[in-house]
Amino acid sequence: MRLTRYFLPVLKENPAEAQIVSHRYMLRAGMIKQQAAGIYSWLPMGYKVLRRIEQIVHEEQARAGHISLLMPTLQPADLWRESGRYEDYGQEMLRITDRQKREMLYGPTNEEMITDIFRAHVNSYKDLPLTLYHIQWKFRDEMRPRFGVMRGREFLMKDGYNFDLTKEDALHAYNRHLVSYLRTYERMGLQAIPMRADSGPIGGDDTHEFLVLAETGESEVFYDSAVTDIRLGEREIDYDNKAQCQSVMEEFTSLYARTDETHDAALFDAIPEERRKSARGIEVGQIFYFGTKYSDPMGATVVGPDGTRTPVHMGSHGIGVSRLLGAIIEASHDDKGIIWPEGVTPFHCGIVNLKQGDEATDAACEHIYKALKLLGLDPLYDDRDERAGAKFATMDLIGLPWRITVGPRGLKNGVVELTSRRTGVSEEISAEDAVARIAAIYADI
RNA sequence: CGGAGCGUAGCGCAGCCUGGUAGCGCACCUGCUUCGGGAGCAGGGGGUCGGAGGUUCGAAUCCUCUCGCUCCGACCA
Repeated sequence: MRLTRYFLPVLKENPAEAQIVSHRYMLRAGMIKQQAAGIYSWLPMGYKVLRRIEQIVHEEQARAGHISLLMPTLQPADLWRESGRYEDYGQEMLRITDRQKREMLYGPTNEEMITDIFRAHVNSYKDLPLTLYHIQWKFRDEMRPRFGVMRGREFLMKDGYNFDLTKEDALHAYNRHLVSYLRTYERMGLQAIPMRADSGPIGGDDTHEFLVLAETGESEVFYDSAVTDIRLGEREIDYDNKAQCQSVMEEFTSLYARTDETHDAALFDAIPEERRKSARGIEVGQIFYFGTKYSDPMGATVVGPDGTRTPVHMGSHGIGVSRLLGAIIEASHDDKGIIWPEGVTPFHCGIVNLKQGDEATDAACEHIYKALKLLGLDPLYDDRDERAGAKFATMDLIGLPWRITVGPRGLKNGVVELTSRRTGVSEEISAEDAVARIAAIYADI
């Protein structure tokens, strides 16, 4: 993309309403525009990152064998009366009446609807196990939306639901989700620690929240510092292998790591003092096993091998997709702007033309731009007639992980500059080498 | 929902106390000079001061109501 033809309304000054760094940078980098309290438009670059995060979620769900579908944002109230949550959910649920005076609601989650779909079409244990998920906008009428997309009222969430014959199978689904979520977050350059949590209005017995450590996090967390040394990394996972998923789950959850809701001071104090940490965290996902809480009242049953009909065991699993943008920025920025991890960056690299209009630099930039495009990469070429300082400041703000700087001085010696946004380290290499390096960096991401 | 604030040009703000018909910086447009870390000079465009009502000869300014937004708290992916 050429910057002169793109829509990237960057702000030089900090908007007054933004209190935390991710909110400030998302506004300043022209990623979002607030339309009402807790409701945002996604401008092109913000939308690009949002879609990239969605794509990673989809890829990892597919890898775990989960099936994608799409349910509507608006739901009939009657479905929620069946589970009893229409009354329980309270003011946080946005209730709407249509022209026929039918009661509707903007879905805050989809347990009821997915259960309705399941019971309509699945009757036999032979169709299990089944995990269905979607990525859809949710609405929760928070009393106090804040921190930009971190606590919006409208937000994009991946929510998945597993249906299993037995508790044992459902717990495997739980473990499978835990492992697939770990991989999902790692691909986004995040360390999200599973922590034992409270179930809240979803209900259920087993639940873990995934927390990204950040000073601006809304949750207080307590953990054994050894958990931050564990990585899933590149290890091969067979998501159908119960024992393997179980062992990864145990590896990641046996050390102490809890939110303030479930914090146990006695257990915490048993950790060696130098490993005892308390910090703040951003919740970016949660997984639940809740048995037959919905299947029982809503009649989601299957006929088992013995011929009897039994309610299925369920769980639900969520990733805060839109919130992740905020979380990633909170975890990866400096005083000049965002630093995107390669996995989610809106453009693979930036090209800065230091002397727009100069025949040699223009030609060199065009050459690099086209070479990267031919390799299937997506560069952002700053072809504005701006001074170097302004171009650097924009690139730093929007946080592309790599920058190729092209100026007459370097070109005389046959080199351009390749700079890492994260380390600030620059190398002077030929244009061909710079293109090759960018291609190599993204080859396995 | 309790407490506290704020709505004046796209963004950041001053003016309000003490009424006299709107200003600064950035951004934007034109020209010239600049050009390796958010340039300089000159000129220019843009605002029914959130909305409604009231007081007054006269309201951004005072009064009443209302809408919106932000912050602290309780609640939450």
